[in-house]
Amino acid sequence: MTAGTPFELPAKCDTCVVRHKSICAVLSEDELKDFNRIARHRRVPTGQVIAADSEIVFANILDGVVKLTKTLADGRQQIVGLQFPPDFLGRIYAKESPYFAEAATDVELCAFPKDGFEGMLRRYPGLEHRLFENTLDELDSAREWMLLLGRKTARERVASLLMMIARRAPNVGCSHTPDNNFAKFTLPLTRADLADYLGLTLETVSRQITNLKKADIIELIDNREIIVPNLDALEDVAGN
Amino acid sequence: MTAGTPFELPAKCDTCVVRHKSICAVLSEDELKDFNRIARHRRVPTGQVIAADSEIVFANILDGVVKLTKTLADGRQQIVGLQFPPDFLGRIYAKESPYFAEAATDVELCAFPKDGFEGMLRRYPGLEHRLFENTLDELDSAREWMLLLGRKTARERVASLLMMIARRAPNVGCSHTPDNNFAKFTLPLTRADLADYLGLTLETVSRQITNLKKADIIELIDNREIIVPNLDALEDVAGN
DNA sequence: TGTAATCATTGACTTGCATCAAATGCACTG
DNA sequence: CAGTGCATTTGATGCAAGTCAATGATTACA
Repeated sequence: MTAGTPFELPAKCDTCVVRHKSICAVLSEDELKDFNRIARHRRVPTGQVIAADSEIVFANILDGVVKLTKTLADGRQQIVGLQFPPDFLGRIYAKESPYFAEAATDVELCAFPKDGFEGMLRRYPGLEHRLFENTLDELDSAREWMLLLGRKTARERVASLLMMIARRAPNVGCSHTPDNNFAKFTLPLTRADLADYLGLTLETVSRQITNLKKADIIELIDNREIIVPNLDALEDVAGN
Repeated sequence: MTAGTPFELPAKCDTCVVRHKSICAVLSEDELKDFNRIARHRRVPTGQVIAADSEIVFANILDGVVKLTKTLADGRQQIVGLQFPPDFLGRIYAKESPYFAEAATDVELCAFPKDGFEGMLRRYPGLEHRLFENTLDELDSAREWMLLLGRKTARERVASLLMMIARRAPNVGCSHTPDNNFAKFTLPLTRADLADYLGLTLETVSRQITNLKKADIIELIDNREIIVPNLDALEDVAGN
C-alpha cells in the first residue's frame, strides 16, 4: 500500500457529470445540472489514497478502479470492496469511513462536498432511495464474498474473481460479448492486490493462475491481459 | 441445516409491536399503532427456516437469534450474518432473498406482509432513511467480517466472535456491565454454527475454545455459558 | 434405568496454503 | 546495452487447520 498525499478538492470543473445509472434514471437533465454545480472533477493516480476527509463524502467513479481496504495492526490486509465505474464511493451519514479507499489504477472521480451532497439528497426525493438500493446490492456482494473467503479453495477463489471481473469490468476495458461465452479483459489489480482481495498470498494466486492456464481455462496475453475462451468452463471451476 | 416447514403468517396478534430502536425513534405512538395493524406475531422454533416467500418481506426480531446462510452446491456452508433483537430481517426491494434465514435459537418475530410494509415506507418519510442507515451498518459489519475470514487465525476468529457476542447479545441473556470489563453470556450457537460463521471446522472451534479456557481468557460454566473475566484480554487475542 | 440421540472434546494423521528463497522477465534509464 | 528496480513465477519446506475416528457428557424418553 503506497499511500500518497491525501485527496483534495480541485477547482470547479464544468464538464463533470454524475454518471451513476441509478442516479441518472431518477433525475432530470436540469437536476443533473444542479449536481454539476457542486461537483468537482478529479484525477487520482494509482496507489494514492482517496481521503475520507470531512470535506468529501461522496464521489462518483468516472474511470478506473478503487479498492476499499481494512488492515490489522501487524499489517495483514484485506480488500473488502472493489468499486468500478459508475459506482459511488464514500460512507454517507458517517464522519469517517471504516475503511481506506485507494486508487487501484489511475482513477477519475466526480466528487461532492459533504454539505452540498446531503442538501441534494433532501432536495430530490427518490435519490436516497436509489442509493439505498445500491447499498443493498453492495451488502449482497459483500456476503457473496464472505462465502468465498470462508469456504472456497484457492482455485475456486481465483476463478470466482475472474468471473466477477468479466461481469463487472466492461467499463474498464473488457471486450466481452455476453451471449457468446467469450471474454477478454485487463486485470485492474496486481497479484498482491488480487491476493488481498481473495484472502490468499500473491504466490498462491500466481500458482492458481498458472494452473488455470495449463488447464486451458484461461489464456494470458501478458500478466494483466486475460482471455476466457469459455466462461461456462470458468464458472464451473468457480464453484457455487 | 435442519430445514423445517416454511414460515407462514399467523393470525393477527394485538400484542405485537415494532421494537426496533431506529424505527421507534422516528415514529409517534399513533404511527406505531398503525404498524401493529398489519403486524403478525410469530414464534419460530430452533432450526426452522424463515421463508423468504412472497408474502413476508420484513420482520422485526423480538427475541432469539437468526442466522443468514449461503451454501455451495457440495454443501459447504457459510453464515453471512447473525441477527439479534431488535434487528430487522428480510431483503427489502427484492422478490427473493439471496440467502437463507434460519432460527439459530427459538425466535419470536413481528412480521409484516409485503404490500403493507412498503405502503408504510411511503407513508412515513424518515422511516426508509432509518432502514438505510441500518443497512449501512450491516455493510460495515459484513466488511469487518471479511477481514476476519480473509486474514485472521483460528484463535483470533474465535476471540473476535466472543467479543462480538459480548457486545451484541445483551438482549439475549447477556449480563454484562460494560464499565467493569466483565461479561457473562449464553452462546446462541452450536459449535457447528460457530464454525460456519467463522469459516472453520467445528473441531477447530472446539480446540480454540479449549485453548482460551486453558489460557484463562474465558471460563466455561457449560458448553454454552461463557464468562469473560477481562474483556480487554479477550480483545487482545482478537487482533485488530 | 437403560438406550439412543445429540453435541462436544480429543487424538492421530494428512494436506493445502503460507513461508522463505531464488530465478526470470520486462520496463526504464544513464 | 549494461544496470537497476519492480512484478511475477517457480521451487523447497513447514505448519495451521482440515479430516477421520474414537470417546465423553447431557438430555430425552421408552
